[in-house]
Amino acid sequence: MQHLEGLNEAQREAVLHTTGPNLVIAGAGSGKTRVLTVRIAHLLAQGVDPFRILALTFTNKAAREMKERIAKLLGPQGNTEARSLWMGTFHSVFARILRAEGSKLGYPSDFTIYDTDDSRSLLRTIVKEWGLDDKLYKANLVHGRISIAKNNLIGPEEYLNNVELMANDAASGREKLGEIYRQYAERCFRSAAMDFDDLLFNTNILFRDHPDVMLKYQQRFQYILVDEYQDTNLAQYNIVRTMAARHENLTVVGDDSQSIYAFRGASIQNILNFRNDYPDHALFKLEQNYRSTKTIVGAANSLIDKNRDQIKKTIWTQNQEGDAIRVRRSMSDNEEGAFVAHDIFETRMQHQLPNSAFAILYRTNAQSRSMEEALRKLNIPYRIYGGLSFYQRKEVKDLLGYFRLTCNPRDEEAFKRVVNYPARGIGKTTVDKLMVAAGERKLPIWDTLLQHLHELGFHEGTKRRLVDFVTMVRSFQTMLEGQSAHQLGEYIARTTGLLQDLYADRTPEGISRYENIQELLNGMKEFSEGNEGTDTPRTLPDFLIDVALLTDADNDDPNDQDRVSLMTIHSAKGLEFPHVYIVGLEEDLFPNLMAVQTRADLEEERRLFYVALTRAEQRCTLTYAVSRYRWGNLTACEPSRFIDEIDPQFLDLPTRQQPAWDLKSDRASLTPPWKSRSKAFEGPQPTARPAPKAAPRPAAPPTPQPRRNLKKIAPTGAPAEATSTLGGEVPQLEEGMTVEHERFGKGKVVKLEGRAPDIKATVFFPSSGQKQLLLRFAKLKVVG
DNA sequence: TTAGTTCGGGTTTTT
DNA sequence: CCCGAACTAA
Repeated sequence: MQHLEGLNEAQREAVLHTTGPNLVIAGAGSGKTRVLTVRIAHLLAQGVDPFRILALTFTNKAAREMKERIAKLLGPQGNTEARSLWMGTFHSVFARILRAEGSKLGYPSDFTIYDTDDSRSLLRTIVKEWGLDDKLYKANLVHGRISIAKNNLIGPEEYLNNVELMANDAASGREKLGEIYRQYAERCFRSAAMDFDDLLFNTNILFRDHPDVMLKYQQRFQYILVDEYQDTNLAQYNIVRTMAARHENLTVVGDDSQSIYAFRGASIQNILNFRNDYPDHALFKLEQNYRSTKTIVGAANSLIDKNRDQIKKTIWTQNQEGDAIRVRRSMSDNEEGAFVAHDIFETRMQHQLPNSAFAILYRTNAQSRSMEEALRKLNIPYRIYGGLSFYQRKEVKDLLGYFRLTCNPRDEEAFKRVVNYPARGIGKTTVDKLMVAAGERKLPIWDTLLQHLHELGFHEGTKRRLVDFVTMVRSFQTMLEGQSAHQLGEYIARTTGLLQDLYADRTPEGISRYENIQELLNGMKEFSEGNEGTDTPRTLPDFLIDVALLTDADNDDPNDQDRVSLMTIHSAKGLEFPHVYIVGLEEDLFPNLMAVQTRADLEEERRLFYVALTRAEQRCTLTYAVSRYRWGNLTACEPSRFIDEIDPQFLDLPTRQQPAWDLKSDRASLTPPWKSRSKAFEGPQPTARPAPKAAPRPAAPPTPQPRRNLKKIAPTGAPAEATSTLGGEVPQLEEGMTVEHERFGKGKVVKLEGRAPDIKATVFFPSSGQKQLLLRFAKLKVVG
């Protein structure tokens, strides 16, 4: 068995013990991924059908990489085998199952997946419709409550019947939360939409209410593997338990010290209780670290030792001692960025390292800005993971909105987003009326429109515009079959006028938005052709399934890898880098202010810091700033308590007399002499984000051109609708007349200009000063 | 209906 | 400070 070579004793045992329930406690850097991949390859080599193996990973990227590694281990025909594996995140795997089985729960197979924005927007709508206080029922908070409920398998009815929850809500003055939850669930269902949490929640419902379906998957998945088991929540735990009940060949891998997702309902108890759940389990402990230096491992051990809730284990390494962990102080967040950027620059030169050898990790996304600026100044290419992802950008979501509406016309969030973009005269009033009518009939807006348009008392013009919109979307629907995702996508972008609308905006931001849409379409082209082995290209619904659960990290361009990585510590989980900078080590930031209330919270923050430290292979640097900009103003900061919690023998602390970084002197000396300051901004700028390929743009700032509004330039007399009805009512005015305005009261006409129907009057009102009024709109009465 | 301006709130972490 | 929502004028 050649792929077993190079595994240590514990790893080899964990690979070879193929049957029964297995718990693998895998310390940071202990070769966990290796064990998982070799284990799966080993199963396949033994002749297990890849269709009968289910592997649940934490990110799509992890799944993809594991598949590649497995394929390599297997040799020539490995590719096909690896591709047939069921491997992905909980969300993507069960979304797939719900596509196939959702009809049993009343969902079409093309159901939409609502992202967090969609969920919040729907909640805001409900709160507003019910006339509730939106300060009390903040979308964020309400969504959080609903999310926790779903992750704990509490549906709306259970919520309303739960005395404790209801009392809790009442105590905080939010007694309507349960009702909102119920309404939210109804509205999602009516829109044929599931939110992220529904993907897990509804899978549980599916298995609970349809034993035949449950049995099918129980029998199908002979081997189940779960990575990052310490970060599963109850909904996930229950699915795993159910699915594994038949064969009980369940292997879970995790590390309690790296549990960092309690805030989204993950329970460390799942891994701690595995022993009770499966009394005849086998236990494997991977304690040898292959990743980091003795210094880093020692420092991390000394830190995590401060936590009370943990499984005792001894992580050790045979690697060399390595450099001490540097702690560096800066005067401000910008200076901190400058230090890190210059330090990367120097280290890179000294050791001839690629940019990809460096990572900057922070607690919150907002911290990326000062780092970005500093890196840009030194022309160091970087890549930000997380934050506002490509798919969350407005223009991208707009186009995706059309795609969603085409595939699932009941999707109300998509409808509201695109019905009047680009502007087509269907405004808020019309949409509000539609929503009320739909609510009364308990129908999706789309169905209301199809069945009851003529009963709703709209003007002819409005009706016509609505019919035009519906006709357009329906024409897209007829093209769903037979057209590839890319073909239809491009057609939609053009036909709706979205592409032209963006193209017309020649401001730098406008150009970038246009490029993003092009990038999205390019991505779709690749996607459409990606259906290897068959002639049929993949379609728009296929694309939407993928897109909803993609994250930034899944977007790596393999030809563009040599960049410094910037990300939150949460997104760094599972990754490793030779040189790691952990920035912003300040009280209230890390540990975060929101997470110092209870011991459990603080311990999670400490585990987070543990995760950060153990990402480093060679050298780790900790930085903090004495002051930092927080929404606009400078605030003073104290060094994080976490620095003191590391055994000082592993640290290289700043000397008190001399600040580690003197901005004025060092900045000049460290700027590479062969690059004059003025040229530093030229050449291809590093792309901040992956997707939009920042095509090298001319260095000169593009002259902002005045935005042209074509309607206003249109020849006179063209738009007849408004003028013909209002034209007769425009009073005949002359300069010097006294007029009355419904808001401003009486005033005197100073000046008249333009010709009908666009006469503009300048009127002086004693109460509110001089105003310019278009007679077409302003209702003026002649007084004298 | 819509464009432009003011106002208020947001930064914890993510599928 | 920067964004979207709400408000206001046209």
